[in-house]
Amino acid sequence: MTKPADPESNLSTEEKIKRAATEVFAQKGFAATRTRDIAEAAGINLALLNYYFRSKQKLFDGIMLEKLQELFGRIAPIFTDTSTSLEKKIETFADSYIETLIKNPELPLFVLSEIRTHPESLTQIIQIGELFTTSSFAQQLKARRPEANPLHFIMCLLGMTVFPFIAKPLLKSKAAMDDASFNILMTERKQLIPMWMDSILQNPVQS
Amino acid sequence: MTKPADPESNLSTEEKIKRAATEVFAQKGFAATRTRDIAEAAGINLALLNYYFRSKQKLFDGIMLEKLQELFGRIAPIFTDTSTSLEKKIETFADSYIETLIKNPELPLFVLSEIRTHPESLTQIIQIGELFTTSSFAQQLKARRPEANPLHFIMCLLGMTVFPFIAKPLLKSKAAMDDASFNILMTERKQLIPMWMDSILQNPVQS
DNA sequence: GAAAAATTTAATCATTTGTTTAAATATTTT
DNA sequence: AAAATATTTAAACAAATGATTAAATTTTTC
Repeated sequence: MTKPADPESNLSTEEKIKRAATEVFAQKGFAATRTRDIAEAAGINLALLNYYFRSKQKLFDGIMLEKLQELFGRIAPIFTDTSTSLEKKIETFADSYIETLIKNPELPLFVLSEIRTHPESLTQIIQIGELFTTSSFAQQLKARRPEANPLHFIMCLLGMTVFPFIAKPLLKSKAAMDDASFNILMTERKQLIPMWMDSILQNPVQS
Repeated sequence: MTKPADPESNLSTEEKIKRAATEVFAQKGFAATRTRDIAEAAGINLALLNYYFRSKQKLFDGIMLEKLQELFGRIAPIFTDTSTSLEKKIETFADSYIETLIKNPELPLFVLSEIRTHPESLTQIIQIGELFTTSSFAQQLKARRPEANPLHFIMCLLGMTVFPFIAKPLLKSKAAMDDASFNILMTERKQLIPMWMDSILQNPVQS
């Protein structure tokens, strides 16, 4: 006779709070989340939140830092690697990033929403702008297509990869799309996006 | 002797509140916006907000409806027009949509953020899923590339067009990008995106 | 120009919400 | 097992916040 085994109940109180907070923050955002929502979702007494994390803001800051790492930490090593080709970088990025986003589909919208509200404090932490202009990836793009700003192609790659996860709620209206078929589509894109990027990068402007 | 002429001061109180609210809501989101923020930004007494709009929620609902119209109302006529070619639709969309977004860069992130928090009520209003599966545009994509889900190409088009505006805050970190050069880049994309979409749609899978 | 209606203001209310407190309970140390 | 420490709980606090009220002022109507 195995127990129903709620996997959450074994966790430490601190971990229960953090996981519940991560979920509620991601769904509602910082401002719309009440500490009581978190306490209820975690199944703990309200005061324990402050006992373990001091304040709602400090709890959020820790979680946001982890999320920034999940969302941007993966890009930097790929884009700055000087030993890989342009094509290989695109391939690795699409594969690894879509895998991350399938496991964490609410990540981009959550992070970008909060950046909108705290532009200074958060954009300073991540310093992602550098990657877009001076990384090995940017240099390779510039070498391949000297006439265009490399940012154009980076935006194509990121847009094709990330945008579907941001727009996911739109697709789920009506019976248009369920989670399973969405994930199948996204998995297909792991191979499709590198091919599309090749097409975009190879075809010079025909004017 | 001409007056300093604050253009806002001539507006009706109702209009002043609505414009201030639109700005503050777009920047901070519904939950993080206090009615006092709006009153201050509008330069009016707090009670006037409720006098003209009954509640913060009703004020927000009206504004959100307008924003949904701005963001999605433009897509439908283009995608459903049976008299235009696939290429023409893409061209028209990129041109018209980028124009809209340059004038209203915070629109996509604002709308998508709020949809995340109210998935049911808002996705029902817009019914955008239909456009992606049954519109003339979707049919033309299916005819051109029968082996792939048309959604793939729609996500490419939307991703390449909309994503830069969602990721704009990331670019503005450090001195990487200012508003003027961002807008120049986006204007370039009006022509580039149709070319890129052609490349993507013409090149069949080479396996 | 007086009466009526609409608008604006200052003050206040009731609730929500993040946080704290002090007591109770559980765990660890000696 | 007693003492010390850590954790948990219920209750309460203080500030913030959406909304209302009643009086004052302005505008419109007759």
